[in-house]
Amino acid sequence: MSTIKEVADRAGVAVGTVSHVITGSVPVSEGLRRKVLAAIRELDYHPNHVARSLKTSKTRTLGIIVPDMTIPYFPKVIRGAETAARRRGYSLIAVNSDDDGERQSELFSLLRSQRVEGILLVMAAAPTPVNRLTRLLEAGVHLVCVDRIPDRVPVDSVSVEDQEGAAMAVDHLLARGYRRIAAVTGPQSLKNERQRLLGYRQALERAGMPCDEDLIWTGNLRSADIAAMCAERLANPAKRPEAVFATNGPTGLGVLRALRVCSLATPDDIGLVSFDELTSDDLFLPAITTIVQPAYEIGYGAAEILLDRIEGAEAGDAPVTLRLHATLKVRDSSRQQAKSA
Amino acid sequence: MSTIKEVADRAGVAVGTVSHVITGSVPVSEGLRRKVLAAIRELDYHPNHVARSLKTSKTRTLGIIVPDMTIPYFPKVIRGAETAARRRGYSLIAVNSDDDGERQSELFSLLRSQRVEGILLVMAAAPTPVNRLTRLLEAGVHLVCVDRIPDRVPVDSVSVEDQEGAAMAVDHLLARGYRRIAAVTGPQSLKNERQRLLGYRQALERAGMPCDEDLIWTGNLRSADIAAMCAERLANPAKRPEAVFATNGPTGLGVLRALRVCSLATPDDIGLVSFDELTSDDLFLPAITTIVQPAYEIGYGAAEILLDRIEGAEAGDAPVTLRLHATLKVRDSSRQQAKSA
DNA sequence: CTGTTAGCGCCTTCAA
DNA sequence: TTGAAGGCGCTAACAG
Repeated sequence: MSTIKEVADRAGVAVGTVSHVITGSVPVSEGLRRKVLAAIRELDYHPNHVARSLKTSKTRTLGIIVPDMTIPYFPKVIRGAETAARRRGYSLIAVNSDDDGERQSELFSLLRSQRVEGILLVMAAAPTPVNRLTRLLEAGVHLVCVDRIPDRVPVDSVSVEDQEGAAMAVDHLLARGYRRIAAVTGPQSLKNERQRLLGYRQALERAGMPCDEDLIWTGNLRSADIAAMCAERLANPAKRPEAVFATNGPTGLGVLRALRVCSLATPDDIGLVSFDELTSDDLFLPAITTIVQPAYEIGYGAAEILLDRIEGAEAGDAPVTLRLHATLKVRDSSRQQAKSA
Repeated sequence: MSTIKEVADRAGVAVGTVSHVITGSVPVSEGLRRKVLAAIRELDYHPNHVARSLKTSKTRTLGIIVPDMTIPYFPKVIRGAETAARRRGYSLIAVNSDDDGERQSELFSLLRSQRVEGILLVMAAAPTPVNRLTRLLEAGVHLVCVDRIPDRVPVDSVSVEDQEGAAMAVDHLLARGYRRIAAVTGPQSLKNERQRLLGYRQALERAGMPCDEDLIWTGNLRSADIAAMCAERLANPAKRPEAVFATNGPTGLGVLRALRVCSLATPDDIGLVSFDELTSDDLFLPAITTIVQPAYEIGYGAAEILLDRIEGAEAGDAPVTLRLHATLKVRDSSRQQAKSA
């Protein structure tokens, strides 16, 4: 891999000159410019980003930590962030924490060693000690939390309006005449899960319905476990709810599987709405009503905020908080036959 | 962010000593060792990977270019590669080409500038000029092609047994009594698509069936376009095939949507098998019979081969070719009612 | 074992 | 407008 010096020699100029044409920071006469460009092409020269980073102490690289990019929501977020980063000349390194706190710490270390200039974080479900985050912030790491936002930590954050979205889902089910609505939710250590559950309660309350605590089923975000839990609870027709609201994608998938296991069909046997789309464009049959998150925009917005911080470098500002609206996509699974009132 | 020198000062030793305890390359007395470790902790020191890379000219970083990590197959590949890389102390940078040749070239430049030590490539569907690849190889870039393998370029590659998998799908449909079987395929510029189509032909031939060229529908990998094309061709009941074989995931999704549009149900109205799983665990109802690729293993294997190359550094070897078997997962969409013979 | 030092490739003053 | 030179933080000899 050729160096700037080789390019300079070949073009018959000094390395400084080559650097000038590459960065464009200093004007260079057209003649030399062309010679340099020619030399670059002939040598297939690729500026050494490593050396440049060391010199400038700017890597122009961002990191993003997600629980598992195998879950459809996250690649969309990542692509949004990637696009925003690229538009401003940054690259993005995406890594997976597997919802493991330990692993997440390692990733922080890794990214800091790589000298990424900022980190987008979707926290691991395993409770992240607050002080780990504050310590990072104090160390001057630029950080934007995405989707899962910590409590009591003054940090920039981007997510969907969780409570509003959840309430929208439940309002919809109620409007369709479903009464006993179960909420299948994730770990309550996650703020967004709490918010979504809050939305559920709010909707019930607004409708003047009591909230049956036995219909709040807390899961662990793993589809297989959710499925097992729900299959058990849905088995008994007497206690079975009329509809289910799943507060996130993996959970929705788990519920769906449980319905299959119990041979329950939506919307006739039971209604179903899930937060988060279950597959790209819903092709399930019956199609599942979902709360659709603007995942790409969330990633894009988070990266923008992060880059503004990095380039603005005002450390002291109040945290920026971006909340995007989710939309209700009504499909088959909540189309209850009009019951005779 | 503190430097090695600050650590050395705080520990009261020379920078060399600190370096020795970090890399473990040279023994250090227990006493100093502890002092150094303490200083590292107190300063929250993170070795500057950038400086190290410059010095050693080893970044311990791999790159992977995929068309679009929003397609479920790719995140699995990436995670496999990421895991293999991590086990050997490497990081992975994943980027998206959007099947755009231009963009792919930029990404090569970017990754080379970042001095990744090797690249895993899922080629863009837009035909990649062969000489671009050979030029890379000649420049000494370590490269392993994944999933989509170029013709006539002696490069390491990992993929599934495309032809075999496709034949398996069609054999299965034939065994189930389906006769007129359409193949919906991707761009024939892609070798894997050609191979899969070959498998289709092979299965028909083995069964002594003629291959009706009008039943080979070539698409562009975009679900929406595939759906439109298929909806049109499936509209006429007279010419409608008895079953459809989709040669890849996005195409399978497109076919599925077309079936919905035409109100055709599997398996009664029409049979369906798709190469590649359509969603994590198939939850469609009726569930879709698929050829399941070992995506994670493909990524893992590819990274291993790449790392062997990098660390072995034997440039001259013959290309390594790893082909993994796909498996047929029989579900509902191909369960034709036994027809009266 | 420990300390010292020369670059890795590049960018950025600074002088010419 | 061009060229020369210092140094970013680290590792790998080498010398002590």
